[in-house]
Amino acid sequence: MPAAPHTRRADARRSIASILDAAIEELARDPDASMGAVAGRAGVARATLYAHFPTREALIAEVTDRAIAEASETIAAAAPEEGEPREALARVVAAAWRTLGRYHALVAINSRLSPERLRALHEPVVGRLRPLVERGQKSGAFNADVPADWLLTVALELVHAASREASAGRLPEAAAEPALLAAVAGALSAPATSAGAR
Amino acid sequence: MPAAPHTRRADARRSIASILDAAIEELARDPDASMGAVAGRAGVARATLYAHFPTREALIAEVTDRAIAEASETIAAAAPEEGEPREALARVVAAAWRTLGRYHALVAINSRLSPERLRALHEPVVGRLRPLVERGQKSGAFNADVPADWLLTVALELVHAASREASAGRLPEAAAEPALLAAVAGALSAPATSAGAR
DNA sequence: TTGAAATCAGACATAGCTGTCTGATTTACT
DNA sequence: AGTAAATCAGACAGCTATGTCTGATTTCAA
Repeated sequence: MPAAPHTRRADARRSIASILDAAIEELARDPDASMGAVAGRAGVARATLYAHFPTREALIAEVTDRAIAEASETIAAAAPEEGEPREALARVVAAAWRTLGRYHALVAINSRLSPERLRALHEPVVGRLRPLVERGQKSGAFNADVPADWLLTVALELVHAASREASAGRLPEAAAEPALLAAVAGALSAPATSAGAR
Repeated sequence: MPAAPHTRRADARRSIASILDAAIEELARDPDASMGAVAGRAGVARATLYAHFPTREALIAEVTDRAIAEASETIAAAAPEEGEPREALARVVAAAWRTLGRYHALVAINSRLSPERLRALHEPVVGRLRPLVERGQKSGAFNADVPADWLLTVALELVHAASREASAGRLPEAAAEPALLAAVAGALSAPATSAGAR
């Protein structure tokens, strides 16, 4: 055991960065893309890829972890704990949705994972939003008749959907954000209809 | 050309039915399940599977087509053109959701397809709902500030999300339907906030 | 400048899946 | 009861991807 120097040389760090970028792009095109394809796009030999990521699973795990971490930081930076719930939600979703766009391919990849692992993966993101949702449910701003986790899932899923639609060109970039915000706000809001009907 | 007798023997029809059922179950467990795995679960030799479905793609296409057709029929049977838009939407989504329950597996499989192909696949379903959505937008019941297709995407995505949550055990079956209906109703509804703010 | 780290190109074994084909056997229809 | 359809078990070739290893070569860092 050489006690782990933990200091990579400059070219190694460059390779790793290229590989991670390439993995995101290539896996976005085809969730089943091979290691060779990723290496090719990264402009790196396949052997080099294996030198840094011992297995395909390890590579995907690393990519996923980075995406989740980035999303989590973006959300935290939007201060979900401040202000009126509806307004805070709009702020947070608006901040997160563009950042998440690059990574929506990972959703397809991770759909192969066990539900438990998937849940654990999303926890850093969901965890930051749960207090906001629960706060909104207590204040009457959000629907308190359903589990908080369901509302979180809905918000997450709508962000993914907007990202897909926008990147597919079916929803103009300019129109996407307001459309998303309206959908999220409505989907989470307390059911006004039942109050009026009764 | 033997002019296609089109009359399978009883055991053949039985095999086909077993295979389709097994495909749904097995692909639910692992979207990349092999033909051998499907045949095994169906209690059928792999050769028999290939006798009926010449290729893996053909099998998946057949399974998917049946699910879509069933959902489409269910929706049509719920008469989306009748009644007040909000109420019609609730009726239709509730009907579609129950049918989709059996096929939550396919949601995971098809999440890997290209957005274009996915859209084309869903067209039979979306086509039946579009008139309802547009009707609701004109009557002021639904959000007219966004494209009708966006609202359709939102509705579809929420049904899929509910299906995933339910099959993952995070959303109890009994709670799923009301939660889904509330989310869809809210997401499509005209933004009450903006009307009051303006 | 010099040695260690990192890269490359490519060979290699392993494994799995697909799709085809066989020949023997069972099952359904008339 | 007899014929054709359908089944089975299993072998087969072809392909592709993974992960390992080599030995030569380049690149960084002190």
